[in-house]
Amino acid sequence: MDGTTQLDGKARRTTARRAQTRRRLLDAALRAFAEEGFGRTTVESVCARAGFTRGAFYSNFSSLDELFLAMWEERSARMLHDLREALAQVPAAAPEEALRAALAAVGVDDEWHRITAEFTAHALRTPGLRRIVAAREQAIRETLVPVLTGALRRAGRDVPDEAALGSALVAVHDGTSVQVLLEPGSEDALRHREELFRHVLYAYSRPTPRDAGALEPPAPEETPHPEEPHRA
Amino acid sequence: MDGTTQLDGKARRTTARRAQTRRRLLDAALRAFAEEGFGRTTVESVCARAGFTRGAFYSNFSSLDELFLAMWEERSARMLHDLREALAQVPAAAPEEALRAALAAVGVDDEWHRITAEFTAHALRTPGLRRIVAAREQAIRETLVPVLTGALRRAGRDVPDEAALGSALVAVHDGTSVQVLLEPGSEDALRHREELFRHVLYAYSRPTPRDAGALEPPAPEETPHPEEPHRA
DNA sequence: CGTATCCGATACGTTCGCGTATCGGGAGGG
DNA sequence: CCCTCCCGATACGCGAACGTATCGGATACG
Repeated sequence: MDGTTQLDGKARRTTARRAQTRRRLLDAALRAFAEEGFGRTTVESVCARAGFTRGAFYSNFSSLDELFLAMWEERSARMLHDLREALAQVPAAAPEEALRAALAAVGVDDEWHRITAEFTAHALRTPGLRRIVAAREQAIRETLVPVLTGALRRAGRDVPDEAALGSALVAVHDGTSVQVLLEPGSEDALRHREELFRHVLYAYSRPTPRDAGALEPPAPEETPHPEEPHRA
Repeated sequence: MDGTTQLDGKARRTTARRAQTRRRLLDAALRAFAEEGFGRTTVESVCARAGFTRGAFYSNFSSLDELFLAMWEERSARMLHDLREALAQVPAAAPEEALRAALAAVGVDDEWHRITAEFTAHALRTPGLRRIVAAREQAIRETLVPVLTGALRRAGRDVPDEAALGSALVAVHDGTSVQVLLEPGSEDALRHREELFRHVLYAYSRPTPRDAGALEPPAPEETPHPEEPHRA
């Protein structure tokens, strides 16, 4: 928000290295939590990674939880931002392409997955945190859905229940990420993930009904997918 | 496996209370890990819950990891067993019914979900554990799939890629469980979960092709679902 | 260039949990 | 009924991490 020296005339004085220190601590926290786990990470470990002693830490944060939350919100917001950007650059594409862009933006990041998985589990125990995580999930759904429904509509498909599609996509992302990471290098897991996404996309949409019966009225229902590239 | 006093004539002597002690420690471990998290659970906490001191613990296990793993494998095996039983009692049912039975057997258990989620994240850091978790997931898939494909076939639907269906179901279970737990009491989350399962079931199966064109050859493809009970 | 202030390093005492070594009560066998 | 051996409790020392209080070098400003 600030970053420079003075704010407007009555604020803090020196804020130059302080910002750098914060930054290094935030970055170190990501690595520490990813490598050591949410529950086993210590203040000392984070400081060591950042090249500080605990003095620096307690001067900037009051607890590990606070540092973690700051780091998580930052990374999470960055991810959401990247997602928006990636989707913005898919102007009039097929849904497949929009989906592929979204997946590329989100990715299946090992470190980040471990962190969020453990944090989510922790949040389930802590009402305040639970609400924060739930809100973030909702934001992700609300970013994703309009773009995909747009792409689907342009491809001639309606989405009757957008909320359902959103939940489904997030659930599928979470669930398949674990599988991909559990079997590193597995071609199958990745293919199954992609296949499931495609299925969901089509299962939660249907051919746009032409208002007063125009084109292709004889075809009664549903040609499942453009192609079915998986070998039987 | 034994539970009584002697094994065959050359084994340990007293094994009566020892077994009880083990049991109480295993049960206490479940509660402790669920409430305090995987990384923050201490030996003392488990012992206190079980009504012992650390002496009992170190007499039965050599590390907390060992106790955790024993507990996890037991509960996990029990879950798998319940699943098999529940599915065995769905003799010639519709796939919907088999699915419902499976979901009821597995359920969305808060405690258990937190434990497995954190443990899985931990296992991703530890090759040995990673393989154990992956194997367990595979066992679950292999239990689930044949029953469901059987039910689907009896309902006149083929499953072209059973492995894909298995992964999809497990992924959907994991992914939607988090959502259901993140929004406690949310009718929507539960409904979305069920809906997604149904979609997956049908997306990964197709009407059995009558060998030499028998019934309903005119219908070109796919009547999506029997009913679509969700309100728009 | 001086000086006031900031901020991270250092030093300190404390608490928590660990793992081991030893003890004593009670369960089983003769 | 004794007596042996098991097994969980107790006692002990240790190391890790914590949070605070204080110090000294760096930094911004006049």
